[in-house]
Amino acid sequence: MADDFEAILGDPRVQMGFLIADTSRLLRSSFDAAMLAEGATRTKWRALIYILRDPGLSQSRLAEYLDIGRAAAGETTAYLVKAGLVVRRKDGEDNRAWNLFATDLGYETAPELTEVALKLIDDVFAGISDEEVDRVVDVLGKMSRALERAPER
Amino acid sequence: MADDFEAILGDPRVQMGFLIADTSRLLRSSFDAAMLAEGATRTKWRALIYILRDPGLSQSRLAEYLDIGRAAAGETTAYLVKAGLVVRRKDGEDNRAWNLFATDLGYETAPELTEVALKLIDDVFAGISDEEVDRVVDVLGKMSRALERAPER
DNA sequence: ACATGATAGTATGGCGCCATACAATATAAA
DNA sequence: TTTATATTGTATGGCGCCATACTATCATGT
Repeated sequence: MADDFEAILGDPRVQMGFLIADTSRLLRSSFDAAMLAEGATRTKWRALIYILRDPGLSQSRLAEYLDIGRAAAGETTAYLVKAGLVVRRKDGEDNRAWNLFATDLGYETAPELTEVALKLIDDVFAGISDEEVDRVVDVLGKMSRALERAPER
Repeated sequence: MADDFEAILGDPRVQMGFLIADTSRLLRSSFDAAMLAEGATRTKWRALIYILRDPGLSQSRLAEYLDIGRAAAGETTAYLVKAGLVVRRKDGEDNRAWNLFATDLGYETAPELTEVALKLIDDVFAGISDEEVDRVVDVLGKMSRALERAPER
């Protein structure tokens, strides 16, 4: 008989759920604002880094790394291509797939974006110890695994 | 000279940032999937609860509670109205504003949605102690405040 | 009394993600 | 070899949020 709505909103787990959503939104918009000058966003930076680290990877693999669907990875890739940071080349062995490579501009831009990202990270994580980071990663990891495990019901 | 991309991706703070985003997405989609049967979503449930707790509140106030902009709050309200869970009445003292009230259907539906939510929460937070929740809330709170404080640069 | 500025809400367009459905190709099984 | 199944990527439409620009109304200061 859940009619005490105050109690529900006051439940620390409920608050934590909302706080995760809020923090995620703030984090994304701050990153995007910081990277606006270079015309990028956090996701595009992240994708670019994966492509630099793992040249020639497919969009599906990129989707896995980014933890998003193939359609979304395709959109992100399309942006990077349009911005001249990445090129798609046909995979020689699998005619369905693209191989993704950074262009020279991509190689130049990535460190700049990373610098912006690291500055923001320093700001946001000021006053948060490494140990706290580890603990949060631990807890969020448990949650993510639980969420991925039980997608149904 | 940040050209060691492996190191960047391996930075625990960077990983934590991505993990927050991933967990947030998973959390939202799991909530929405669980509430699909009743045609609702997490945000709509959350909004409804605030309206039940604070009958007659304005959309701006709702936006504050939900930590979103007025436009988004207007969209959420419009959905709740269309679903017959909430009604808008003109504020007698301020002709610009609406007062939001739950309908009978809203009062009936909220506990059902809440039950679904609490079941999911029990699932997701199994194996996570109250103390861990407190610590994470603490850290995410610090991050959120830092992000809200320094919106620029 | 009136201009000036704040505030409530709406409209529009964008972003990043989702789910679903689809075409093309690859792989396994018969 | 043919057929069935799985996988890569694209297309489409939806969702929840954002920023910006706008109208209507309220509140304040002179």
